[in-house]
Amino acid sequence: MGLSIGQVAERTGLSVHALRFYEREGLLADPVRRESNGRRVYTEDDVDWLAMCIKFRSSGMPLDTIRRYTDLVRQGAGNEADRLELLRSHRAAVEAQIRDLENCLAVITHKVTIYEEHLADGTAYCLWVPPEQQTDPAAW
Amino acid sequence: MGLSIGQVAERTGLSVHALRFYEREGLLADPVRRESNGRRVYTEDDVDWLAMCIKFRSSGMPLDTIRRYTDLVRQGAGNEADRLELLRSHRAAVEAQIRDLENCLAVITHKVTIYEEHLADGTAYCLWVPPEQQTDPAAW
DNA sequence: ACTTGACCTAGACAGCGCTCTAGCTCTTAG
DNA sequence: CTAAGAGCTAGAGCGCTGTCTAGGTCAAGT
Repeated sequence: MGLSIGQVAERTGLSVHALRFYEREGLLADPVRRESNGRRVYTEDDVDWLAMCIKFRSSGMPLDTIRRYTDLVRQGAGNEADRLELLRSHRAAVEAQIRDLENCLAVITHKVTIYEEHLADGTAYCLWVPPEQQTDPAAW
Repeated sequence: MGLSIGQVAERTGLSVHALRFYEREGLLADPVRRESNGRRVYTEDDVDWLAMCIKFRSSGMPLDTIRRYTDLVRQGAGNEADRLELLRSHRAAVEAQIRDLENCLAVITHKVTIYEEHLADGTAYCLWVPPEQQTDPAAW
């Protein structure tokens, strides 16, 4: 039933180093149980929790904030409003990030289009001919 | 017509430190011109170029890749296909990033919804009562 | 003359998030 | 009996992206 750190690494995609690091950093709801010999034994819940941490991380939540969330959960019932606030503000941050990326994407796509046209109609190699065009931002 | 580093910092939102750093790192198409006293004089084109760099950066392109792109542009006409490839692969990376974020967003929104319901119907403070629920991932 | 403020260079330092090393213990297989 | 392989701790190191400091120049205002 219990999982070794290696198995958890395999399932989560985190390295064993990262798993120990996350634990030291207080990102796990409770310090992982140990066998008599001191080895870590993870539960499925631990893996689920880690999966959530990974979602948080990969959406840009700093470890510090994950730790704050973890602390709230560890403290138990009574602070659900705080957790909600943290989640909501992260959601807003993610939404902002997506908007920002979409904006960047539009710019990049525009540039891709310009280059595709240049290359398709063979004008690419003429760009340098009229010196003025060398500094035309569209040709960057 | 020329802009001081301070003015460029103000327009771009980059710090003067970052501007000098970017220049040292070779992110500017040409090393910025200087006044006789050694002070940098930026053109509007420099600002446009920086704006593009900022788009690249904020969509996750590493400085290293921006430098490679800059090098291509600096080399002049003839390598448009390389530039296009770089742009396309970055576009793909940005699209992947957006998909990933949207996935995370769904998870976070789901958690927000759960907490909102808990708080709305007053079950929040009862979560700890039956011990089994203490480890229910939905209550995290 | 003096102060202020913007600028300069070179290079040290910082924060984040891991990653790796050294030196050890245990367990298991051959 | 031994060697391999997984795990352990403490702590050093790293890659990236800036940020800041020290020590200096220069121009303008008072």
